[in-house]
Amino acid sequence: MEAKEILRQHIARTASLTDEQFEYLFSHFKPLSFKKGQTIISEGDKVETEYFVLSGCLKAFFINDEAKMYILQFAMPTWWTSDFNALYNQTKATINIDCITDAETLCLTNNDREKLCNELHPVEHFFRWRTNRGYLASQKRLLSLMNNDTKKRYEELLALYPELYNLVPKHLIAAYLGVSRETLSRLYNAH
Amino acid sequence: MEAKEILRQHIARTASLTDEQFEYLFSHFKPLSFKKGQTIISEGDKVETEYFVLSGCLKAFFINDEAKMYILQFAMPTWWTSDFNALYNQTKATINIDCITDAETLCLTNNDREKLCNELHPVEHFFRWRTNRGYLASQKRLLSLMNNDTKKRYEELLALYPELYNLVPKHLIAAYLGVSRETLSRLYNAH
DNA sequence: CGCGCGATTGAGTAATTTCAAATCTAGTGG
DNA sequence: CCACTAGATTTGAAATTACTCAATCGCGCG
Repeated sequence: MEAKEILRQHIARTASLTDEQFEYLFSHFKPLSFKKGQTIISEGDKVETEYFVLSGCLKAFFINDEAKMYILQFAMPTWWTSDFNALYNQTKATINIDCITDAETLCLTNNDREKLCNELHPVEHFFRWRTNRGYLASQKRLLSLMNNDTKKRYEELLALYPELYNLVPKHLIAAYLGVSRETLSRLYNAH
Repeated sequence: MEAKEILRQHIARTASLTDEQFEYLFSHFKPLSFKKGQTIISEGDKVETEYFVLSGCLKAFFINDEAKMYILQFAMPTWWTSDFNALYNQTKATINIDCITDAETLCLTNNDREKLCNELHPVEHFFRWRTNRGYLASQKRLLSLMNNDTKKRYEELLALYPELYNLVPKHLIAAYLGVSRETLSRLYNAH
């Protein structure tokens, strides 16, 4: 399916735009393709844009002082990603985003999003719902991280994204769950 | 300060409403006061409303099978709280909300919020930003939970809400940080 | 074939939990 | 004013869990 059509259907789920409105909206998006392993945002960068994933898989991650990686999000098709904190607050990036596989995206600048939200009420409605979904998902993950043991979180993740299992290396799954790769390995090999 | 004025200033920080628009918006809010210890939402309840805190302190928490409590949010003045997952998805509450101190709130139903967002573009803008703030805070906490040790998270929490220190019992702080009260006690008594 | 990356396994260590008991504190009634 | 009580906090000790570090295994690719 064509990029434009994917975005159209994605937005249509929460907001009704006329053909003309959608064309106008779409004209602000810029297609960007990336190769496996390519970096999209690095810590310290100025962040101007957010990315809507059309195909492939990105990861948004944080590297701490001891060079340990924590994955905040696997960005799969129809998900949005960026360093939203840096984007909205106009500060330098504190997280990194790169490509687990080849990927196609549509990107939108912070200024254009705000402009479009201001000009078109249905667009603002869409972005409210998008953010809301992210918020609810984040709250759910927070609760899961505190309440569930690693095994349960592992099953939860695979239930949410079955395709991850043979798409990403296990040590990235561990970095998402917040445990060492050894612990994860022992978990699903014990029975 | 009067309830109406608190809400007005809170909203004015991100959206410009005319006096008339604000009066219309405000007419949908209902003042509700609670006593210390009173329950606002219980697991299993039907959730129809969200709450804007004017004074006092609420807690939103989850109780697991082993009767362990995890605190998702301390709701302080000018914060919003509810079981947002249940509210937006029209499902039964999975978390509880009650009062740590006497508290005054303004409450708004899910239907009214959606109606107001639909009728008034600036109101939708406001709620997009409110949700966005919540999302960014949630992401930050997630990262902190994975990356920082308990001591650092404790300091972070007190930096964010200095008033919590002598407002809420320590075991609630522990339930927010995701550690046992014993561990927290040992932490800040060691030197 | 051999390199390199990812995954697994083992052993010892560090941190946190649980359970139990002791201590402290604020508020209540006599 | 004092004794009493409930809730909150602290402390001790054993058990659990995950971590780190190191070594090994497995497999795809040049």
